[in-house]
Amino acid sequence: MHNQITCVVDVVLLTLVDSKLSVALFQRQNPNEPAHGQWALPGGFIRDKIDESVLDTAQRVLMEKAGLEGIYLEQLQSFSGPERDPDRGWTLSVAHVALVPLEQVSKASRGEMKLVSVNALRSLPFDHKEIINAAVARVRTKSAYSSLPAHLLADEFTIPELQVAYEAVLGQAYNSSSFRRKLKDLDAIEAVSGQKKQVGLSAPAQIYRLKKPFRNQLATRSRGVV
Amino acid sequence: MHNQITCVVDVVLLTLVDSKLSVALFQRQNPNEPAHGQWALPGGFIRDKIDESVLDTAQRVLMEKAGLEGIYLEQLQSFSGPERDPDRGWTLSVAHVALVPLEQVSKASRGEMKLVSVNALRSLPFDHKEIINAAVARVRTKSAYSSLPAHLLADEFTIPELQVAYEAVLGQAYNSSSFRRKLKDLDAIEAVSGQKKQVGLSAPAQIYRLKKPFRNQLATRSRGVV
DNA sequence: CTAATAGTGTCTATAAGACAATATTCC
DNA sequence: GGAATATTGTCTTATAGACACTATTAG
Repeated sequence: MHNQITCVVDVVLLTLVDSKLSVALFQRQNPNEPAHGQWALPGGFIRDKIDESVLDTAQRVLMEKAGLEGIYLEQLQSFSGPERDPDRGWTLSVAHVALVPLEQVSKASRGEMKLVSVNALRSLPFDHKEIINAAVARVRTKSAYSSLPAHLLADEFTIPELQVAYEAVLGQAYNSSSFRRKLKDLDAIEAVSGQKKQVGLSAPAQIYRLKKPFRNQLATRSRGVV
Repeated sequence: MHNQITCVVDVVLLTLVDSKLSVALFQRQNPNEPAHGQWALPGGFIRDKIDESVLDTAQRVLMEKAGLEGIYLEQLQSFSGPERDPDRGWTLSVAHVALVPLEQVSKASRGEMKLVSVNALRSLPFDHKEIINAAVARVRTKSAYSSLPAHLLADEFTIPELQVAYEAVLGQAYNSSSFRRKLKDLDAIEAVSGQKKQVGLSAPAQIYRLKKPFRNQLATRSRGVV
């Protein structure tokens, strides 16, 4: 071939743990692979025989490593160069970012996974820390103008829960009155009629879900959701 | 190796022609390559011996095909799959987008290049039309909140010229008073003292340039520049 | 002077944020 | 009733857009 390039896909799988944006790290199992035993992003080779695209590869990785499917997933960015994986030479990783509600991770998770707050990351093998930082930056930017944080919650959620998700991603508190106004403008969620949910000692909150068009595609607003 | 994947980089080179956002297409020269003779995006194989990253490859492509260097360039997105290049099997193209002032293209351009308005694109080989659409969408989104369109102009420009660039990219007219106010907030340009420029029968306009930090990095505003 | 566009100032409409007021639940 | 939080409403401030006004040049 024209070049000797190792093509992989890495996935930054994000979820909320105690209202903190956290990333899933997996302990590398294969003794023949670099960084064996260390905690790193889940990833895998692009397999030209079975993958139709890098998105396919990312979906396969999510299924194989975390038992997850049908969750929010988008391509992030490629990371490349001769030095990023010292054992494999010139590598190209097409990084992806996925969002998942914690309940789904908990059900699927096997022993070798852990969730770490993105603000508490120690050093990681390869350039995985840089990849995570890029993923978090992307999610922050996109969340400010879209329905993205809803994908950190279960299919049905209340508005206060959604606001917590926005605040966790964006790292600051917002005005609840303004938040509701803008959510209404965004027109991305609908009430599940009659369904309410109560936590603790308070009035029960109306349950909402994403409107159908926005379950696979983000709703966006030019002026910011928060 | 683990897979048979052809890795290339394609570049969407954008400029303004008569205030219309236009893309540079090159006639494919090599008779042994697919789509020979057709107009397509400039691209090239990643060369693991000489490129330090895909950004390097993109810079090399810009230099080799268009004689350009030192212009605004960022990674866009990867396009991949077994079908996108029928002759080469599973290919992965890491698309990049570059902005350049028309004067620079004109100086560098060789015979086999043409500039086509992104609104007047005929069919193109491979998935190049899809790549261009993604590039234009990215540039639109980013322009609304940053100093990006300044990179479509020469180093020194007037505010009315800059407004034209924003309007060309975003496809709509804006209020000049509001535009100036927000430009001031963005705090990305500085007057070149004493320098004025006059076009036609009118008052001469003050000449500005990007402040140093924003020549290599975009200035951003959370609330939109236009 | 007029034509033409640069650049500024001001008024109005819209959007955001602060915060008070009300509603609903369990105890 | 009281605690706690959901939800709505209102007032104030900030921002955006419309538009008029002034400034500067060539002829």
